[in-house]
Formats: sequence, structure tokens, C-alpha cells
Amino acid sequence: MELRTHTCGELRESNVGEKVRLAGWLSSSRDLGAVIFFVLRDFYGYTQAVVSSEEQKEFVRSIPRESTVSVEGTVIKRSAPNPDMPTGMIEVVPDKIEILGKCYEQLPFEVATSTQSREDTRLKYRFLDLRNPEVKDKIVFRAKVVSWLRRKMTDMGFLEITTPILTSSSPEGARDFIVPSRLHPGKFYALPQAPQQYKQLLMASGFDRYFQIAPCFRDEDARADRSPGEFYQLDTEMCFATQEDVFAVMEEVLTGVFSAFSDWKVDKGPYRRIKYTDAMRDYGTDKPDLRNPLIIKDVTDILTGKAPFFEAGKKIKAVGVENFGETRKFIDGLAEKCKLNGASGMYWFKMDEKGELAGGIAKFAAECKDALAERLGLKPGSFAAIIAEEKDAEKQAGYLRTELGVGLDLLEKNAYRFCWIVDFPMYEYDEEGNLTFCHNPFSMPQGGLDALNNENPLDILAYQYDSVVNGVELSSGAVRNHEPAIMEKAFEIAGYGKEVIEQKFSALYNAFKFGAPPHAGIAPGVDRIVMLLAQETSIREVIVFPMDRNARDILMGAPSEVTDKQLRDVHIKLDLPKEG
RNA sequence: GGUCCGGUAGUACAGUUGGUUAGUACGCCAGCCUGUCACGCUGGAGGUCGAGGGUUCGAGCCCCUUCCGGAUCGCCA
Repeated sequence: MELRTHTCGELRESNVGEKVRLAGWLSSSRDLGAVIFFVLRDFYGYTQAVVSSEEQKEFVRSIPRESTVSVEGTVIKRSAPNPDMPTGMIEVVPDKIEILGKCYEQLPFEVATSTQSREDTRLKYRFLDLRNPEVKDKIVFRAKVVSWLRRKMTDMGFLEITTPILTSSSPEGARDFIVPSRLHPGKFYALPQAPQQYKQLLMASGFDRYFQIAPCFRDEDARADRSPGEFYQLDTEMCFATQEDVFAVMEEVLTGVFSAFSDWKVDKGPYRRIKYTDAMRDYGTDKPDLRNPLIIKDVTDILTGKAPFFEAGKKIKAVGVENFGETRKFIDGLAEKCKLNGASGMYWFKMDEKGELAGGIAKFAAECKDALAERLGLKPGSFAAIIAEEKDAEKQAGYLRTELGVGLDLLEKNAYRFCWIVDFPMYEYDEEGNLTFCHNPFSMPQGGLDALNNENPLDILAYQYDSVVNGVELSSGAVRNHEPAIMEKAFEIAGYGKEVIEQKFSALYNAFKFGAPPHAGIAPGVDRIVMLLAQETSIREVIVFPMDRNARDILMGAPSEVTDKQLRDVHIKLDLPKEG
């Protein structure tokens, strides 16, 4: 006989009287003395069985929870149904109970409440953690989202092509994971940070519309919304496409997937486009949360010199809030957070019911009350918070804006608000004062070769764009630079000779000499899409076997030492710092 | 790498001003219970209080060092 005739989520009143066989994990048992109810759990659900013979009760009592068990028996109608359970109208009266796989060890946590355990314990016993339906369902959810994205992209005429995992190191961007080569002593593969060059090569080959649910590897530290080591992107690229063509496709895909998997309000395309400089000015970040109604205003012209701490040379930014009813404790807490974030201070005042400035720095600001009131939209009952910094004023004001919006509960509820951040600068100065690519060297500069030749590099914009939803950077993309001459000039400005392009991007550079199509693409982060849709704050909850935040796989014990032979094979001698 | 917070039974946590035998819940073990729904009730076992050092008559608690975990910044073209 087969191991099971039905799953544990399947039986209903209509099955009453049938002989069935179920298999699953012993989820719980309730020993009432004369009878024992026990519940089997599998991927599909729960089903209760009931035993009353002394022999069967003794056996059931001997089975440790979380063992796998099969139950062969008859479906009966329950005398006390459980309406909260899909199978709650019935139960199984076993003829035969068998242990299929015994649970020999004490459980490190209870499956039903696994999420309350420490994360490292959960990760070490991830296979148990995943038995918890609450945990498992997020992985199922992810699978459905990925499946939806695949189907949507395919329906829109994109071809799924997988590209190599063992590839070459690229010089820009994040730290590479490198893999030593056995056949080529002293040489290394690198795991791709993104399939960037491959997909552009596919464009040069004429694969008109490409996509891939692509694994990407970057050896950088983790964040709550950024898994260390590896993550997945919906990587896509289109031939003969403009920025607007990419936006149109992505607006359909992103609005589609967010609508399909959430009941929240979802922006429809065209999304708001916000120039990078405007985003920095109004929101203090290039990933603004548009659910937050607060806008940053520059008040440098009004307040410079009005107080000892508003000396010339500082940029002064302010955020005004109406109907402010919070306590001094809230204000002090806000100031404390701003300082922890690196601000030199946070200044504030209120406008009282008579329209006079009060509290905080009111005595310094009073003389420019009217100008401030107009700029910040202050009314009686309003509050204004101010940041003054020589550098990073935008960033600190952006942090203030977020903390105020969240702290005052001003964010729009149950909504996904999308925007495009466009017109990123092509170049910026690095810490040493050298010109460097602001985003990536593959983007087409606006104005092309002409702009590169004639404009101040810092004024040149790139066809580079990010999609942002609710303050999360969801994807990054660009119209690519497909002209060898423009590439050469773009690299020259950043201080790289032609030989650097030939060395580091030889394949692309070469390909572009043989008739390259204009092309553009983008790559939304799959983990982040799923995280946002699942309303999770930790990205590790939507990854089936996540690494811990130190990029270790506790379950598998990776990274681990290898044998001397393995090292010899790849021509590597370790040079480790001495212990202690 | 910096800053902040934490580490007490298998798990989650409490532990007052430094003071007798370190508690609670769940889990585990034993017993009772005929309709439970994470059943309930009674009893029991289970602790290197992360590690090392110091202060003290006395340390889970105070100090120093160190390890580990979490948050955050740096970093992530």
C-alpha cells in the first residue's frame, strides 16, 4: 500500500466512512486518559486522529513529538467539530499506527513558536524552523511571487537565459567572492556581482528582451534589508530601448506583482519621476518614502547668523509639522536620535496658539518668524525641527524627516507608493578628491560624447535610474553606454586609460565595436519585493536557508576549512594571522 | 572597523540596594482525567548565571579583559 492516500489538509465531511492512510509529523497529542487525540501535520495541513484502546494509547504515548507517523484508519464525523480547522469536521480512527521516522532528540524549540527563538538557534535548526507553517508559508509565498514574475516576464516577450556563475572579477563596485582555479595556477574566478556584462553581451548578440532570476554575489556586510553574500535580482535588459521603455515595462511588472500579492493600494504607472537633486533637496535621500507627507525646506538664507550655532558655511534644513501635540520628551528623544545618527544637533521651536514662536531656539528665530512661517507652512500649533551641518545636511535632514514622520505616525497606511529617481549625476568626487563614477561605468551620459567633451563632469547626468517603493530602493538600472568612443571618454574622465577598459571590460568593449544596439535594463531585487509584500522587516525571513549576518551558514557550517590536498590542488598556501 | 544594547535550565524570560537553597512559562519525565483543539490538573528532573580576572565578609548583580549575539553607522558601482 502507498504511504498515504490523502494529505493532512484534505479530508472533509464527504470523506466520512472512507478507509484512508495519512502520513505526517506528530504535531501535538492531547491525552485525556480514556482517549488520546493526536494531530498529524504535513505540508498541506493538520488532521486529528483519536485512539481509545489501551494498546494504541500506550503506543501513541511512546511517540515523541515531531516524529513522522503514518495512520491507517477510518474517517469519522467528529462529535465535537472544530470550525477553526479546515479538517475540523472529521477525525481518523486508526487501525494501524506506525512510526516512519522517530524524533530521537529533544527539540531545541517548539515548532509552533520557533520564531520566538534566537535567530542563530533557528538557523542552526532551520529544517525544524521551516516545519512551522508560519515560517514555511513565507517561503511558499516567495515561490509564488517568483513564479508570477517569471510568467509575467515571459508573457511580455522576455526570454529567460541563465548566465555563468564562475566568471571573472570586475574592478568596480563591491568586493568580489573569488574562487581559485586548479587548472590555472594563481588565477581566480569571481562570482558575479550581477550578470551585468553577460546581459549586455546578449544585447550585442541580438537577444532582444532578456531576463533572469539571477543570483548575485557581493562580499559586503549585511543589513536588516540586505542579506550578506548572495541575493536574487529580476535581472532584465532590452534592445533598442529608452529609459521610458524600461519604465513602462517595470511599471507593469511591479504594479502587477504588488497588486497580485497584496491588498494594499498600489501606485499605477506612470510612477512619479523625481530628479536625484530634487529628491536630495526635498527628502534628504535618494530613496524617499512617499507615504511620509513631510518635505524638507532649506532655510539657510533665513537663519544664517541668527544664532551662534547657525554660523555661515552651514546648510540649514528644516521640517515643519502642523498640529504638533507631542511632549518635550518626544522632542528630546528626536534630538538624541539625530545625534546618534551623526548630526551635530537638532534645533526646534513651536508656534503657539497666538502665532508666536516658543520653546527651543524661539528667541533666535523670532525675528524671522514670518519668513520661516511662510517657508515651512507654519500655523499656530506647528512644530519645526532644524538641522544645521557643514556637510551631510541633506542626509541628516532626511533622517529627521523619517523619524518625525514615523514618530508622529504620519505615514500613509496600507499603501505601496512608487517613484523613479532619475538624472543621477555621472561623476562625483571620492574621498581623495578624485573624479569617479557616481553609480556605474556602464551608464550612458546624457548628451553623449558632446557632454563629456564640453561640460563640467560634475554637471553631467547619466541615464541612470532607481525605482523606490516606501523608502526602499527596489531596483537600479540604466540606459547603457554602447559606444566605444563614449566609453573611452567616460573612463578617461574618471582617470582610466583605454587599456583599463580593454583589460577589465574586454568582452563588452570588443562587442561594442561590432555594431551594438542601444540598450537599457534594470534589476529589481527579488528578496526585497518578497520582503515588502510579506511585510517582513528582516530579509532573512523570506530566504529559505539564509546566512547569518556575519555571512555564515550555521546549518551547513560554511565557510569552513578545507583539506591540505584541496589547497594544494588550487595552489594556495594560507597566510593566517597568528592566534592570540 | 566604530557606537549602542544584550548573553541566567532544552526554549523564551524575571531576578529589587550586592545578602539564605537563583525563579516563572513552555518543553521534558511520572501520575490523574471520555471530546480535547498549543486540553487541563498534581508532582518531579533539569543551571559552569557566556568565559577569565578583580573589588568585597559575601557577586547573576559592581569593575576590567575577552568571546558570542542583536541594532546602527562605515561599506554595499
